[in-house]
Amino acid sequence: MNEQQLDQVFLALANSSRRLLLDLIAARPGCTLSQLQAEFSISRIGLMKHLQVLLDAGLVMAQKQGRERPLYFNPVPLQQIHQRWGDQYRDFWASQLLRLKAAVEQPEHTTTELTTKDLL
Amino acid sequence: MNEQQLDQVFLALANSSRRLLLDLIAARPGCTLSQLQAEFSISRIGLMKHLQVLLDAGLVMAQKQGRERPLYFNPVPLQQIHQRWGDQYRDFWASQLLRLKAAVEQPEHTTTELTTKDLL
DNA sequence: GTTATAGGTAACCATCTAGTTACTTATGGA
DNA sequence: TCCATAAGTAACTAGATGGTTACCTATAAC
Repeated sequence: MNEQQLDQVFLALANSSRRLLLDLIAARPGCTLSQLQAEFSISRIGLMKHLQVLLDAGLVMAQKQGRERPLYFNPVPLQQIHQRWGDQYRDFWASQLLRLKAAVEQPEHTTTELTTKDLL
Repeated sequence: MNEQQLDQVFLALANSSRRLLLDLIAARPGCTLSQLQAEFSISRIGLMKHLQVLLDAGLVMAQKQGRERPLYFNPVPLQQIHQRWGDQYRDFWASQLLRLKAAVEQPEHTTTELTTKDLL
């Protein structure tokens, strides 16, 4: 997965309507946009644009059948990101307070207000 | 983590300059923006705006010390997303070809051009 | 064949993004 | 003190995003 594809996938996920849409499609494979419309408060065209973003990112697959277009969730991009991020930041996640420790142990730490809350 | 915070984190990751910046900060805890400037081809102000997005998303922590501002990677938001997404889509990832199977086995599958490549 | 319905285009709008240059502030060091 | 340097502000730009309404196309159903 190249950088531009990563951009597209993360951008697609950076909107709560699109995340909901993706969740619904994952939960109901083969559903159509009209069937999901009731779950949203935005217009059909607005929803269709969100769907297009998910399609462009490869997170949803569609095949036109007659006048309907059933939708399918594609887990592969999320899985790839999950694995890559997991590998890249495994060391950090092994001890998530490591960074806080490093920050607080700076010589001038007494002048800052960095607390555990700031990291959550 | 609420929906708006998710928006912020995903949006922050949806740009290759910001991902590079985050990786560099993670690799060099306590570094400053000026030190990282050489790695980028954009202006200092452009870079500073990207940093602000990472700060807003809680992915980077900063504490001003004198005229410098050392930067620290905060793994918590990524970890939370990693875990949540992992839980939510575990079933899909257990057999990632399940959706392709469902799509291809539709009655009208002969009229479509859905291949494994489309899912990658 | 008419009509209801699922989907798709076009055009528009306000706001946000990603970048720039120019200028200002604050601090560490000679 | 004076100067170099790290950081921050202000103002501007082109283009993307997120939304709308109005209209068009295709197909299923009666």
